Amino acid sequence: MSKKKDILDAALKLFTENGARATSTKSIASEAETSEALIFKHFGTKEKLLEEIIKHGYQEATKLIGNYLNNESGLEYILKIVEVPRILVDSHPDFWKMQHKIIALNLISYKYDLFMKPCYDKLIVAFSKLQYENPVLEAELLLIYIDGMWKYFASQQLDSKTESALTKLLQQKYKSVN
Amino acid sequence: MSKKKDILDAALKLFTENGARATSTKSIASEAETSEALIFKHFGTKEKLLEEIIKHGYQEATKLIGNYLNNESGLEYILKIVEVPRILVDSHPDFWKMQHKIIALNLISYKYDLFMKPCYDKLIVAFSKLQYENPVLEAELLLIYIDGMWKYFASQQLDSKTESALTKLLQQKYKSVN
DNA sequence: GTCTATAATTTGATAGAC
DNA sequence: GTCTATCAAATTATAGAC
Repeated sequence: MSKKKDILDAALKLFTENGARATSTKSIASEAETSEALIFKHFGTKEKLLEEIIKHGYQEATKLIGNYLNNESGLEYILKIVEVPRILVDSHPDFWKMQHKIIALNLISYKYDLFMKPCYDKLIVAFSKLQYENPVLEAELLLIYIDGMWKYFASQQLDSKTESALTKLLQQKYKSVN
Repeated sequence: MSKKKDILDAALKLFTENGARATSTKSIASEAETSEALIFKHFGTKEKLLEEIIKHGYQEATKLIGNYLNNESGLEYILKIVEVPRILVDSHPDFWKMQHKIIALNLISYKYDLFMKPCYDKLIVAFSKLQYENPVLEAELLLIYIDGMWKYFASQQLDSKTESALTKLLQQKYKSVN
């Protein structure tokens, strides 16, 4: 059971550094100090190993964000969702760095969209409540921003103060209008 | 000379579909209806083939955007830069779709940053001129947005009306403040 | 659960002819 | 400029022993 964890850790590290496609099972075995065969005994294929890492990452993220966003609505919901990029990336930097590197390649069916869908729906309600002229478009725009934000945080490894300042600046833009 | 162009077109198409790493020179040769050897005679390595496609893409983009943004400043500059994602993606959709897929992997030294650097500097001046409280942070935030926007346009292939509406909505947010 | 050895394919790249 | 033939290395994956 310890070796299985070693493999998962090694794979995440190497996938993050070079992307999944460019990472060989041989290099994973070497990093995990185990044999290549064990990777396949435990996970079947390299693809399924990646899948397990991603599945686990989104499970953690769902727990974290579900608790955080529950029971908010209106402006409070909008302000809180702007903090999501910072919360996600800070809670599991390696995973989100890896996601940033490979998400566009669609290696695994796009879990991110599924993860964000409930936010989209709740944002539309929130913007409606606040009497924005075009709530659907506002929700779409804010999600584009959220997307850009976590990718920026994941890839740039900013210090905590800059992350915080950017988050607050965006929140400000939704506080002052309407 | 015709075959060289065929190879470039085939490579762009396949890199866009599956990413550069997952595209074999064999498949490129097949798509271009030529021999694998010719790819290496013309470009040396697969890496250099990709490099040439990217170099060319950014040359085109620089021409396009340079002309478009020249001689603007202040609010006008900000409003115009918000339109950049739409202009870029519409002018060369395949290239930007490919960039979206592979940019995070850093296969080629990150040309995008270089391409955007002058915009960052001019945005800081623009926000200063408009008396924004924190021009540097505003510029950073807007560039994060621009980044998210072209990636969204490139990957989603929205209809022109939605692209336009999202662009206008963001412009509105900079028109009304201050 | 873990390892060694090895199979089967694929890959990027080259040699040499036309 | 273009092709056929070929190579050496790498890659995913399996068999079988402990």
